[in-house]
Amino acid sequence: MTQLSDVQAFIDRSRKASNPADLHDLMQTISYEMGFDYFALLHHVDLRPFIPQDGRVLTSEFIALSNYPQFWVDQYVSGEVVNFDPVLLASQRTAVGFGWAQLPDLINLTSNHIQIIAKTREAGIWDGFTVPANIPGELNGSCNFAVGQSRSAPAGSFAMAQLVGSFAFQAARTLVSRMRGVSAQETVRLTDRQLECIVLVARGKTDWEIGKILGIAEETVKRHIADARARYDVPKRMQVVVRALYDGLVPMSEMLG
Amino acid sequence: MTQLSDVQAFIDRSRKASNPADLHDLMQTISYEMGFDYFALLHHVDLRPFIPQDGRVLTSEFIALSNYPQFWVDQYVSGEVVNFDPVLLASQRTAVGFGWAQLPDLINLTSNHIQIIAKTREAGIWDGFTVPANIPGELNGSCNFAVGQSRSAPAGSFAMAQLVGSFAFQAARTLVSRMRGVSAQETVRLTDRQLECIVLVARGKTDWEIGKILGIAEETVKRHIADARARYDVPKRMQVVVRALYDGLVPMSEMLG
DNA sequence: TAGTCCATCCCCCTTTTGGGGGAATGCGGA
DNA sequence: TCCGCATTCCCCCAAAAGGGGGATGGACTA
Repeated sequence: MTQLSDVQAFIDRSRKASNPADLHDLMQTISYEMGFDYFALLHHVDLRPFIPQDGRVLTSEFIALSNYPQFWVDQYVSGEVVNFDPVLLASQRTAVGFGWAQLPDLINLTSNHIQIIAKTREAGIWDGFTVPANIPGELNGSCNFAVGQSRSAPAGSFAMAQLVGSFAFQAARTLVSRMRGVSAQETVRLTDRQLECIVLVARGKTDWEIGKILGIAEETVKRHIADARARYDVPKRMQVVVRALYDGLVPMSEMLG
Repeated sequence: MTQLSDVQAFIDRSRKASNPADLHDLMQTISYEMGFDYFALLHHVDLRPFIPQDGRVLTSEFIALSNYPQFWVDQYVSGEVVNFDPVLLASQRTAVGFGWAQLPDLINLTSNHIQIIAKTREAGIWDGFTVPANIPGELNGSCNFAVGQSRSAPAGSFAMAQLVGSFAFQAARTLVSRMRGVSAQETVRLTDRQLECIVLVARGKTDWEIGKILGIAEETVKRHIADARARYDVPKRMQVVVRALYDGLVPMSEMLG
């Protein structure tokens, strides 16, 4: 069993990776060390317009890295498997990594899913361990480790793979955001009253109802919402709600009321 | 430095935890072993209606466990700090754990945030490491480890804390779903066309514009949105957007278009 | 003290939504 | 084959939201 110090070394090196090729090499090396044959670190997006070469795609929006066999990558991408892959779907149902044998516990396997699993095995990818990387407001992603024909994924390495996968994805996110240049995030501020109104708007209340709830006139509610729209410089209250959610000005749980 | 095998032992024991008290004790023990004084494992929800006792709340919806000082828990809950805590907000911006010193890299600290940090320190909670637990369609959560007055969080334990936090949260989710009996995950499904319309609605388009974009009649757009409202059994399109976001049917990045 | 921001209220008018109804097509599963 | 479902289009009408305008009082600050 590998030690935590080895993982720490990986984490430190992954943080220093300055381009996809570095991260690709790091991932390949550590995958072997953990007893896996393949890895695939990707955002769950349709890659058809991008055609991965050497198993690497990096845009200012998302990343995809893998050392899967090229013919499988081609099939996977051209067949839009990413949209139906049961492994990726399951990765959106948990916050912690899972061995592929656990798939039936996480999702209902449809016949389509079973077909995809069969095709994956035909391609020589037999079993694996997947670490989800879900961040509210960002594309879902995952870091997948896999083994070849007729092998079982090395359960003893799952804890380490969990760590490696999480930090690898973080390193990938850093690369992506670097592509995008500096993160110029100037958060718009809303007043308390504006936020109260926006929350109630998100809950589907009308301005008249909001006025009753807050004990003010409907016109005042309209005014608060208009001011909030002005701050975000958007024409629709809908956009204010989405932006306020994204900016974390209001927790999603509030919106569901 | 602790070994991966120790973590594995924690993981195995956490999986067997059958009630909140067991998990609470496990967390307390492992926190000390990693060099932390406190832990707090919680879904990010307003706890006011629940009044944590002995640092534990477990409902069929969410969980909150901590060994923070009782007076701070009281303040935290009654003051709705959970909705504005910068640590919890930051945990929604990353998929990997972070030391609290990194907060400014993850979010823009507002004056309100700084006040909350000051109050937290007054309560004797000085520094920490937080592991996010974000799952599309579920309440956001996190597992927080903290140290007392004037101490720094033990950076050498961060990797281990990352692992422990992830699996601890997973164990908590298992407890919660056991409370609920069978996991009745009745996620509403929307058709492709409905989702396309909802995304454009979230971007502030009118039905007429959506019709032009999708190449269909405005009336058809209205129909799709009406059908989506019917599936969620809500009267306003606003609620459909929020629910679709919450359920992870659409990534927020799509909504910001 | 003057200026700025917040919160409150009121008017006008146009555009957009919500909530009914009905109806045709095509596709895949029972 | 028939049923269900997704998709498309059409009508009507009341309610709600968008986009202007202006006005008052209070609090905080330069």
